[in-house]
Amino acid sequence: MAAKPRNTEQKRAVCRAFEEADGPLSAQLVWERAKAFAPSLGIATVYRCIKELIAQDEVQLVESPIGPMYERSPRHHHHFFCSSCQRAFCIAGCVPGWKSLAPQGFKVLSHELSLSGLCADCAQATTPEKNAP
Amino acid sequence: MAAKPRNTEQKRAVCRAFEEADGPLSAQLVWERAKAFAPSLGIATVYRCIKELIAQDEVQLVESPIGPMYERSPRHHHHFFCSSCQRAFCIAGCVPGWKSLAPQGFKVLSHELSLSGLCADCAQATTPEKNAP
DNA sequence: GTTGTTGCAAATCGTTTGCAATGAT
DNA sequence: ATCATTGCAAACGATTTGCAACAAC
Repeated sequence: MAAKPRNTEQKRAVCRAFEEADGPLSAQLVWERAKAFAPSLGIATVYRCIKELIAQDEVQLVESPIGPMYERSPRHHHHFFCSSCQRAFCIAGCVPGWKSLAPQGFKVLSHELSLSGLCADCAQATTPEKNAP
Repeated sequence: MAAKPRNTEQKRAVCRAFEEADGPLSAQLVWERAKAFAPSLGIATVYRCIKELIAQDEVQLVESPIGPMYERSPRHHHHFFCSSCQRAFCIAGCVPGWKSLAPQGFKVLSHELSLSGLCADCAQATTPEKNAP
């Protein structure tokens, strides 16, 4: 139980993938990006590292319509999922009043707000009327 | 593409499972409950029915820390997930101001707020100090 | 009779695990 | 030398799909 974690190239690669990410990543994406720093990296190791990072609260699971994603634990914030390009974005700010929504007797420990729709790129691409002649 | 859907016992069973549910159900739960109305029902058929119901906007996917769940499309509301008993609850009400959180140029089409913590039952069970002698 | 639907089993997807080899300490 | 960690491949659970039998129309 009292394991002594070691500092390996693979762990560093996975951490670096998270550090350089600008938003949540799927396990596959973490793998792809981390392989740049540790070419032999296996997908199983990615999952193992993610699990370890979550246990250490370094990384958090993000549920999304796209599937499970992970990101470095940051100050509190929420996400926007683009239903067109399937990318995830972090958004600043929070909504007030969420704590009072739970029924009597419920103990609210955390909350997650996710917005879905079209990101700026996709919104522009699918609504070009303004630029059309 | 112009398929003519048929009214079968299995579809009715799945619909009924949703109608009688008081909150989101996992595919497994839908199966268990629908089998009461159509004993021979197979899990594959459950998934096919759910997919069809979603396509018709009769049912919605609910992402949750517990896993994917489904529920009859109702008036807008949100959810509470109990991290102890792994049940999902619907909560009334909504938070104001979510639409303005998205960055410039983003088109917000929907939002989902989920609260996590302990439901009334579990909160009471894990905090019995008040009743302890 | 036509054709959408079913249950089954096989296939697939994402994730986890057993294990012998490897590498950090 | 010790023992955490690795990559691989097998195992796993959830979901999907091919297909022949079936049932709604």
